Amino acid sequence: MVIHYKEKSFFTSKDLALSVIGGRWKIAIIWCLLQQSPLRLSEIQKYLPDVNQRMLIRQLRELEEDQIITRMVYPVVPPKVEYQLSEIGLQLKPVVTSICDWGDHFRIFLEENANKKSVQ
Amino acid sequence: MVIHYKEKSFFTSKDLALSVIGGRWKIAIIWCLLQQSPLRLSEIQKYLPDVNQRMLIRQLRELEEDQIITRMVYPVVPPKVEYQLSEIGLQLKPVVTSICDWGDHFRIFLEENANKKSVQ
DNA sequence: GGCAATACTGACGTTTTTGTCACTGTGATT
DNA sequence: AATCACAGTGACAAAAACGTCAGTATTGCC
Repeated sequence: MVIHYKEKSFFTSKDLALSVIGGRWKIAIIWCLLQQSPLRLSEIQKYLPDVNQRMLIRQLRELEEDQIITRMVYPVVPPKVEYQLSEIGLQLKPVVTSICDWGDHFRIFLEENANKKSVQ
Repeated sequence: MVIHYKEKSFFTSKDLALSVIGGRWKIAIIWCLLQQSPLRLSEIQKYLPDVNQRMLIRQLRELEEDQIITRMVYPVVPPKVEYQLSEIGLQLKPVVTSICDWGDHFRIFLEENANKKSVQ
């Protein structure tokens, strides 16, 4: 996840992808914005209560720089900022979906394993 | 990527998945083993020349602990060890594929962007 | 005047992850 | 007796990621 594509010219597709979506909370953020869009910062925080605000904002900034999400600022008081997935960001849906699906399989796999052990 | 599922009882599917495949080189290793299997350590190193051996071994160990890959040791000299994806590991193929596909799209997206800028 | 709401930012420290270096063991080969 | 091949391990250092705390700005409300 470390080397960002802007600092390296040659990359395989997967490395390029991972340099953009590999951050600690990025898949989670993208997942939120696939559930509901647009979302305000405070709403994303409700979806992801484990992420502290500072961290969340950093990850949002990075996603914005990479043009995965867009950030709309409304000049009102109190401030209102809305985040949503860009076109290329929306195309990450199969990635998020396949990760969730595999997670489901893996959970079942772990449970079956646990059962086998307890039977022995 | 940080909190491993063994240290936390409740997890969404994606968090569970990411706790297992979120390591720096894990997707890359799984990608290798989807291309060719089984592979010896030295062969994986040829696929991934940027990863130092120590790091590679650590990531392999973690994948093995999580039962994503299997490790076969042949008691010969010089030693021979073969790695391959387990059944649940093989099921990660859609994840790797969708990441690669999106990376391709994103690369095209970046190139188009660059062209637009140079035309302006 | 003081406080609330929202969306931040800066400085700083901690933790995690990643990388480097030197080293191990064994049998065959030169 | 030295060297090679292969697959490691241990101790440590560096870098990156992550988290915490305090503070900013604006306007309206009590």
